[in-house]
Order: sequence, then C-alpha cells, then structure tokens
Amino acid sequence: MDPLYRPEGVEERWQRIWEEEGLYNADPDPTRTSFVDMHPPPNVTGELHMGHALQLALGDSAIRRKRMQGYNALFQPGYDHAGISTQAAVEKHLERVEGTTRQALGREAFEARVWEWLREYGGKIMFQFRRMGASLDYRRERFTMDPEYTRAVYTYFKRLYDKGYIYRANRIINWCPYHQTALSDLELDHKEVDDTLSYIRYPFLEGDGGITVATVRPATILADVAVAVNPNDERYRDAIGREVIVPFVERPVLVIADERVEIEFGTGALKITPGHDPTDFEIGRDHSLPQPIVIGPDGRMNAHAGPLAGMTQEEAGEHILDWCRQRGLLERQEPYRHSIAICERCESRIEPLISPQWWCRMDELKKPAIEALRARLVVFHPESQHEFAIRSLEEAPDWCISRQLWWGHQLPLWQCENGHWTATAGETPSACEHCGSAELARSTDVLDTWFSSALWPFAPLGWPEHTPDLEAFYPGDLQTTAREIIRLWENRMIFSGLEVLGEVPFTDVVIHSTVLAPDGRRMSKSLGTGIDPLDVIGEYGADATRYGLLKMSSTQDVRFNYGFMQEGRKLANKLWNAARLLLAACEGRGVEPGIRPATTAERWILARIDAARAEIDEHFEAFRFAHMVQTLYRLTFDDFCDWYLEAIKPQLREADFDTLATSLGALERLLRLLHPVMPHVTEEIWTNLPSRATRLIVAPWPDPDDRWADDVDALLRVQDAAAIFRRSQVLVQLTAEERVIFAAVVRPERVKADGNAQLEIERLRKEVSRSERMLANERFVANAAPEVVEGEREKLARYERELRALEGGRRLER
RNA sequence: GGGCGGUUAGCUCAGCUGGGAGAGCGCUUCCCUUACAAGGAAGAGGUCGCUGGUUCGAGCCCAGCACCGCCCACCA
Repeated sequence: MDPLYRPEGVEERWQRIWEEEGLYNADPDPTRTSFVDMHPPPNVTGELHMGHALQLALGDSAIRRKRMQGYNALFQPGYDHAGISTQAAVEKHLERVEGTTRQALGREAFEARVWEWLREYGGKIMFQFRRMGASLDYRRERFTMDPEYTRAVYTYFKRLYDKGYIYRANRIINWCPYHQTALSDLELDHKEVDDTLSYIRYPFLEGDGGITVATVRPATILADVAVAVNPNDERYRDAIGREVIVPFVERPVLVIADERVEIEFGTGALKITPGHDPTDFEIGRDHSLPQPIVIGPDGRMNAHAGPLAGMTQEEAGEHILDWCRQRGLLERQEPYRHSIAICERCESRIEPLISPQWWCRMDELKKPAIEALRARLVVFHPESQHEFAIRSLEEAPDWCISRQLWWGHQLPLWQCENGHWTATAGETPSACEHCGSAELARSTDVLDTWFSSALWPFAPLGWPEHTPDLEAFYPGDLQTTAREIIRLWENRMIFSGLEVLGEVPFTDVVIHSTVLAPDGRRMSKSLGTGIDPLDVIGEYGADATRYGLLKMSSTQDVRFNYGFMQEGRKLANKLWNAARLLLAACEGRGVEPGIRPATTAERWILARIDAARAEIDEHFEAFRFAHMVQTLYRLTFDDFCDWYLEAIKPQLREADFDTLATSLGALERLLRLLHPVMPHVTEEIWTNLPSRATRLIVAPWPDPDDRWADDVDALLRVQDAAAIFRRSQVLVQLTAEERVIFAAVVRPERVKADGNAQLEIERLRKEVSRSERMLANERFVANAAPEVVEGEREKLARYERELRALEGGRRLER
C-alpha cells in the first residue's frame, strides 16, 4: 500500500462496483422499513455546481447510514425539464450556431429540436453525481417529461380542474418581452437602474392650475385613465372629483382618491394606468376604470398608441416629453435610481401586462399543508425556516400556472368555437363537454415547470397507478434543499402530496447553507465566481470534497474555503496510514478482526468509539452534519491514531494475536462510522481487511456497545497518569498505556457526558469545579437568594459524593 | 419598507440549558533509519461589532445602535 492515499482511480472503481453489484438499488420489500430521499432533480441541461455537490453530500451521507442500519434506502435520481431555462438555452444555441429562431422553425419542429438537443447536451449531470459517490438508484432515473410522468402531471391537473381549483382570469401579470411569456413573481429578479423621474403637469379641464405627477415611464401616459391622490392629503383635497387633461392625448380624466397613493412620494399625485402597472391595475379595478393597453407583447407601442405605434417605449416617451416641454407642462426632471423587475433568465425588463392566464386556487390546497406543518408532520430545519415555510403558505397568492412557452407540458385544455373549455387528463376530447362542439383547439400554453416538480415525491414511483413502488416508498423521509426553493418547490410538494395521497410526502426538510465564493459573493458562472466541484474532486478526491462540504453545511451561509477539503484529505490519508500500520502488523499471521480487549488502552478505544457513535447518531438525527464530521475527525485523529495506535505499538511489534485482532475490530468499527461521509477510502480499506465477505456499503452500522465503559482499573490509572503529568509536566514519563488513558482526562473537551463512566467522572469534576468556584465567590454567597446558594451547596455535595463513588474512594488531590 | 440570519484568533468557522474563550488552515520552535511531512510535539495569537440593561456572574439573556448578507414587497 502506498504511504500516500491516492483517491484517483480508487473512487471511480468503487463507484462502478457498487453500482454494478446493485448495491445502490432499492426495491419494494415489505419486510423492511424504507428510508427515502427523493433527491431534487437538477435541470436536464445543468452541470454539477457547488449547491448540487453539497446536497448530494448531505443526502448521500444520510442515505448511506440508513442503508447500513438496514433500512430499504431509496435515493431517487432524475431530471427536471426546467421549461423556460431549457427553452432559452436551446434558443440561444439555435441563434448562435444555426442562425435561426424558434419562430422560424415552428412549434413542432422546435420541440423536436429541443429533444434532439437534450440527447446531445442534456442528461450528463448523473455522471457527475456518480463521481461524487452518490448512491442514487440510477436505474430509476426519471425525467419530468417522460410519458409516465407527463401522465401524472395531466392526471393531477384534471383533478384540480374538476375540483374547481383551476380557473382562467384576466389579470395583470409579469410579461417577459424576450421570452414572450408570463412569469410568476417568483421567477423575477430585481435590478437597480438609473432612471429619470419626470414631473408633468396635468391641467385642470376647467379653471386654472393643474396637478403635477411624477413618472419614470412617460410612454404610459397614453393609457392614463385617472389621476389619484391620497384622501388624507390636504394639498389635493379640493381637486378630488375635478377633471384634468392628460397631456398629448388631451383627454379629460377624473381625479380620484385612493389610500394606496403615497403622500410622501413625488408630488403625492399618481397617474393611473391600469393596463401597465400592477398598483394602477388594482386601483383602476376598484374604481371601475377602463384598462386601455398601448404596449404590445413585444414591449413596443401598439396600434392604440396612434401616431406613436411601433415605437419603442423610450422613443414614445421622448415624443411625449417633447410635446409637454413645448407646452410648458414638463416642470422638471431629476435622476432617479430605483429597482425594477427583470426576467431572471434573460434580464429583460418585465412588462406588467393584462393577459388571460390560468390560475390555481391556493385556499383549499394550502390549508391542509399549513395544518400539517403546524402539527409538525413535516419539520423544516432549522426551526426559523419552519416558521418561514408556514408563513409562506399562509401568504401564498393564487398560483399562475400557465406559461406562453413551447417547452413543457402543454395544457390539457381544449377550447371550442363557442369559447368553452374542456379539460382532460391528456387525451384529446372528442367534443366540448359544454356544447358538444367537435371544433376544438388545444391551448398552446404550457404549465409552469414547478407544477410538475410538485409531483416529484410520487410521480417517479408510478402514481397515479397504485404501484408497489408507491406503496413501499411513499411517503418519503428526507429533503435537502436550498432556502430559495421553499416556496417554489417544498411547499408545493407538501400540498400536492396531501391532495392526491392524503399524506405529507416527507418528514424532514433540511435547509442547507449557501456556499459562497471565497470573496463572499454568490458563486455564479456569470460573475466568474463559480468553483467547479469536479475540479475540487480532481484535486482532493470525492471523499475529501464530501467531508469539506459537510463541514461547510452549517445553518448560516459560508464562504468556500479549500481548508475544509484539506481537512478531509488529511483525514482520508490518516485513516489510510492507520490501516497500513495495522495491516502490515497482521501480514501473514492469519489474524481476523475480533473484539478481545486485554488492556486498558483497548477497552478505552472501544469505549471511545462507542461514545463517538452515540454522538454521531445524535448529530445525524438532528441533521447537524458539520458537527458529525468533526466528531469523526477527532475520533480518528486524536483518539484512534494519536493515542490508541501509539499505545499498542509495543504489542503490534510483538505481534500479539489478541491485540492484532482487537485492533482490526476497532478499525472496522471506525470504518463503519466513517463510511457515510467518506465511502470510497473506507470501502478500499475494508476490502483489504482479512475475511471480508460483504461490502462496507451494506455492512451493519455499529450498535450501541457499552461493555467497555465501566473499567475502574482504567480510571485509577487515568488519575495516576494525570497526577504524574500535573506534578512533572513531563509526558514522556508516562507509559504508552497511561498516555492513552490520560487523553480522556486531560482533554475533556473531546468527551461528552454519556453512559461512559470515564466521561461521567469528567463531567462531575467539571460540575464540582463550577460549584466550588461559585461558592468561593463572596458576592454570590452574599447576594444570591439563600435557597439558590443552599441549592448550590447541595449540588456540590451530591457531585462530590457521586464522584467519590465512581472513583472508588481514591480521589486525587486537585 | 417588511422578514430572517450574521458580526468570536491573520483566514474560514464551532461554541448545547448563562458559570474557566475553541477547531482547521496560516504563523513560531523542535522532531525525519519511526504507519502517515498531506506527519508528530510544543507554542504565540482574541477588550467575543458598539452602547446600555438584567444577573453574584454575560460570547450566550433583554433593549438600542452600527455594519454585512439573504429572502420578500405595488413608492409612481
């Protein structure tokens, strides 16, 4: 064995073997309890990024431990068709490589091209997932546009439609002029821009004077239908009810009063353009005003803009401002920096547009989901995110589910010549269900991509059929995901699961940190701040990368730091060399792993391993992955290598048979504990141990084992060792064995209170020390409530009593 | 504007119910015929963002402030 552990080659080999031997597979098995992580399906055109890598490390370590614990562990892989994102990528490709557009191709041909493009450029991320060592059941790979999945989508759609949850409404929506589609609020980004705020006077129809409004979009003046002021605004009290003339179009409109107008902003008067502004839309609706539209879907002025038709908004705006300027109506202009909505994909400025869209009612769907969250049938971690999830659901407005895209699940809705709509679960209807007309045209819209994502916990398992998979693996258990996806995805999976299967789809949602670039900015390709996980794996190995990512997975966001991976690499190398030492000592002696501790050092390490096991179990159950790997690091470095192996070196040289057997037994346990985090190096060492019939990946997780805890002899020796140390400060005076024991005493920060007697002593000593300090504090004794002081005295007495009992009456001087 | 999180060693971060400030990296010194120099031993380095409060005692609890980040939001 090489003294330097080299992960390259080793990792790929095990990844291949595990998969070929079917060890990643999960099949329905009524005799076993399942554990399911329906892993977030990445964009089919995506590549592995740090967020994926972190999610894989989290999910896979949890899955591997559960698998070792005997659960039927399903780690579900798949891809999301990612509607707008994929369409945009293909369009860009068409433009750049072929100089054509989707419009030129036509819908059918374009769709065919997307599929073709996906065959070439898509679906590659699973290879990268494999490279992380992710034990997904790759046989089960699903795509949200698979025929079976699509059937689930349509079945769900029809179900909601029949319940009256899906309806069509003409509302103001976010329109992307580039993608030519409606977007939900959640698909927008916001950007600060420098704009000009123009103050324009609207003269009164009768009498002198007028009202001045401030606007950044003069082009929308063409669609003004009123001027609104706040009813509490003294300045305009007398203006309410009068009429003013809209410049350029020279049309009289009413001055109305509405509380939504901010008195403080601009002049306190707001021009109302219901067709092109969300607030104005609401105000206009509540005052029954018309909704003229002067800007078309392409973002340019439309036919209703009269002489300005066909112009861009900027050109039209300039025309109007000129007109005002000439007539002295443009009072002033000032620079104005504000934030505008942009398309998160193409960064085009979003046009608020009135347009007929399909909506999904949330009132009925979200109610059971909120109840389930309140009842903690699903728990988000950390707790603050649980509160956020509940609040998000409570506040969730109706969901705009239609998109004017070509890539996605085309709405299963047909409209007859009389304007009636007929919904199906995907099949073409023979006649309108309202009037029987056979002249039907299918809606050209597609569904929001998240509509299909919402079915991820059950559609890959065969729903709407009642399959054995569904029976075995629904509901699932774990979700690992990023914060920003809670509203878009987690909440929708929860209410969808409750709606169609009556049970929450999983029990725990771990919201993990965002890994930032080393300089604290977001990792992103466009900023050039991204770090490719495959490069990291190439340099440090997948095990070290997994370790490092878990170390970074606290609740707060964290800057990427290679130090975490270095730590992981050190750990892998340390383990490798520890194994090398033991295997070399056992070479050719026919030793098999066994647990036959004869010395204190051996009982001590077995007790330490079990104590660490308990800690690791606790951390796993509480999703404290960063703490969990820290426990592993200390167990391996401090306890196993620095103390235990140093202690048994004399016996190793003598090739004491029991010592060798026990050392291999201890190593085995250590490997099992490390395997969920560092599967490759542990499996590689495991396979080199004598008589290994099974793979480590399916070896049992260590059970609690407290047989080695109560070793009074060891405790006395520990105390002696500590005493020697304190007297002389010279560690070399201790025997190797004493040094091992000493570790438990002199480094108490490494041990946690549990059933282990040594640790209990340490805890008691700490308590005694604390009590003594408090009671030595004169002000405490003088000022604290008497019962508190008395209680402290009693506690001290009790601790001392317990300590003496544990120490067998041989308490050392302190 | 609202919500959430953060501020601890040069860097990246831990720090549980309030009771002797921690890790990794980096740095200093010493140690290579030794399982591992991607190693071992020892060490330096911190008014725990600021101000006030509660308490016998505050990194931790409370209030205010400052700065940073994220999410949400209809100030034209």
